[in-house]
Amino acid sequence: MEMMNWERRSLLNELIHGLKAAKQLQAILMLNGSTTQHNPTIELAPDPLAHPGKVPGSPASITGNPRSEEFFNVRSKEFNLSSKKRKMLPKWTEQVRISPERGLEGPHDDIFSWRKYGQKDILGAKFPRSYYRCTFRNTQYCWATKQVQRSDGDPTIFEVTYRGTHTCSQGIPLPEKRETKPKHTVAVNYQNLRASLTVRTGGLGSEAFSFPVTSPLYTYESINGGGTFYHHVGSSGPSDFTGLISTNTSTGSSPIFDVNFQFDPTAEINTGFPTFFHNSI
DNA sequence: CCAATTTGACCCCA
DNA sequence: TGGGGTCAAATTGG
Repeated sequence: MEMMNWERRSLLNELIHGLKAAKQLQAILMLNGSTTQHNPTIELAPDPLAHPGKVPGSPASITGNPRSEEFFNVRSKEFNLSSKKRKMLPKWTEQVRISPERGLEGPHDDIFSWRKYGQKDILGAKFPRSYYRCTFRNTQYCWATKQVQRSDGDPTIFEVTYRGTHTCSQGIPLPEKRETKPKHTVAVNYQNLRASLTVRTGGLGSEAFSFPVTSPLYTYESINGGGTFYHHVGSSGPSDFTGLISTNTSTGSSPIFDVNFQFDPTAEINTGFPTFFHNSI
């Protein structure tokens, strides 16, 4: 019940992230090709599709961005993102309440697989903090990490802080090749609650849909079960993006959403949200 | 045998 | 300088 609200709110938050990322991506794509210099706050993560199980040092990805190479110095210790860059990675926290049914240490199941790489006692905290990284860091150069801290006040609550978004496929089937043949395909995996978003941007000529502006932040409305429209309204001015969200049933109960975005490419882009993209064939 | 976890060392930066 | 984040060798688990 309240769980529902929480999930919905988390989902909405995630959508906001996704929408921003998609918007940013759109802007990048529009600058595509004759790129002079994109916004320095934008950090593109390596495209795992461009290097499937490949070794670093391979030629620039199909994004054509030669700077991508700097992410592939895997042999040496340079394979870290510099701390500066790491700091720019998106970071967010969610509270996860332990589920009585699953029992003790099981509240941290994302749909993503993580590998624990450290545990630290934190001053003033009753419980140690544990550190996880994406299982596919070395195979797909996915830099997503999370840390889990059990709350002092309420031991049934775990504070999960995520850093970076997944650029790996995590076994989630990437967008299929042909259907509506979008100009560009965006794959964005978000690790909020149990949701993973597969984002597909349509071509520039895709049909637009619009909504009445009511909520100061965002509104949503369900549409005949086929999906839910989400509409984000900027604090100033008209809507800067809208999206159609539908649950993807192809993977059974797996919570995957198809999101079709429609956004105003002229809107400001400053999320610094790393993602990856590739041109569809 | 391989992959995940544990755990002390190491390292960076406020 | 030390607190917090990460590394990596040793260990555990499947």
